[in-house]
Amino acid sequence: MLVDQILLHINKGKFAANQKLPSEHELADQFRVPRMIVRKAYERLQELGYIYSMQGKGSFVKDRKKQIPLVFSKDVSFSEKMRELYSDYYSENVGCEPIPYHTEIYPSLSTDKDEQVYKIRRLRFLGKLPIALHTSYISESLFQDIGELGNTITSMFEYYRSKGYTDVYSEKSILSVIFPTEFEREILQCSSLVPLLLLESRCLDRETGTVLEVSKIRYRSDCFTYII
Amino acid sequence: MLVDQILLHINKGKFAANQKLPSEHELADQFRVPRMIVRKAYERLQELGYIYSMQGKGSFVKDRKKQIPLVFSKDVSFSEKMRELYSDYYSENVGCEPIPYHTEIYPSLSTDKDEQVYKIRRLRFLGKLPIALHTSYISESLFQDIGELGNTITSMFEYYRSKGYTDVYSEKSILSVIFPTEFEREILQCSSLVPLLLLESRCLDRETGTVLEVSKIRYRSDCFTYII
DNA sequence: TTTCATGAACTTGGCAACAAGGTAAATTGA
DNA sequence: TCAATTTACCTTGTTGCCAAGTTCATGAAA
Repeated sequence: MLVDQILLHINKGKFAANQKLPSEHELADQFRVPRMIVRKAYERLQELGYIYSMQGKGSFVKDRKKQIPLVFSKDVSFSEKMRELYSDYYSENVGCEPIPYHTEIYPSLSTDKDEQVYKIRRLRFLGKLPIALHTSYISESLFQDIGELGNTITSMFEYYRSKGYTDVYSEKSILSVIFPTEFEREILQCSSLVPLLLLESRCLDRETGTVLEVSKIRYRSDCFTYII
Repeated sequence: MLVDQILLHINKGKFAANQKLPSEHELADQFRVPRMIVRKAYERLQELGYIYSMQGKGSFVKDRKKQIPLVFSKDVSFSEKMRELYSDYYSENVGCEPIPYHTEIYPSLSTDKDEQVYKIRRLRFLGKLPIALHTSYISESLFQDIGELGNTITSMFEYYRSKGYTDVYSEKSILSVIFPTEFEREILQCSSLVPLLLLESRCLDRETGTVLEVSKIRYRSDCFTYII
């Protein structure tokens, strides 16, 4: 497979960032294959985020951000942990809106069909790089002011503390791998073949056992390793 | 994006398994796009493992195995856990061979440069479906008979027990997402765009703290969710 | 000397025509 | 009537050509 071979070269560090790759014709002659094969390989590498091509100019290697270790933890807020470790970590609220009835989320929150559940999304950054999209589903019946305040929250952990829930924890998480939708590609600034780690869990108050939120976090898998 | 739209249809269950999809021409006319666009979309779906195409016949949807939950655990052997949960789980030894010096593995095992480290690979099955490739690196200095026995081991856990290490545990694991190499594609019977979960850790004897093995497990991400 | 226009030689991007494989109905021959 | 063969038409796969964008050298004009 041509893609594998080119990747090998790139990963070996044989190409510097933004260095021009051989033209499609050149590489085709070199490997004795039709240009279409090289073309497909280059297209694939583009979608994987390794190179970029410009009509008339050529194809160039992207500077590959190296994989930074992140720590998955159970008891501590993701934000708190990250702020400890990385000084340039910050969150940005990217919207709060009511959602229609959902057959899994509503029961998880012990919410009736006629009550309202809100979806609050925060984008997590490390420097200028968006690393994760955090979506929290919480019920209006438990948090009356969420409709108004939802747009301002960047840390649910702090919000819960302000409501008197001082000891919250996360349930067992379900991990799966998905590819980004168009919205996720745009907001996470990644190409279509960058897999996302989807971590689903619920957040509970330890004292009462109340389910505070259903949480879905989508992590970019290309610039991080995760310690579990 | 055309791929997203077609996937939406497939995931909605609008297409039965092995049902024929519209021909490239047909879909091109329908969406008012050149055939090449449809072609690319179909090719992508093939590589993602959703459909298959046959020259002269058409394109058909693959039957999508649903995602089965697996449990990541620290203290118990993966094999033991799986055998408890699934009756049709089994392992197959796919080779044992000495490796050349490696700058990360050797120090991890506290092994000198002139000693030999073996790579033992087992393939994990659920029914006929290969779900994971487990690679263990262990040092000959600690296990003298590994060169002869290596080809027969399907559970390292049992092997360690036979050597007197009854209480072994796994260190903190590092999780990352990779795409399969040609070898991995073949052995795991998956297409090139099926991401693999790579779980790296070390296995230690609790009593003495001896590092028994460096372990790398590659899980197919397309037919499983993982509980952590 | 400087500046701008021109065009040749490269690049990637896109498309149409062709090749090759499969199916089924129509045709042929016994 | 039945089986073998041909034919027409569908499918996906491949190839080669041309369009479009960029660069750079050349040379004429200011």
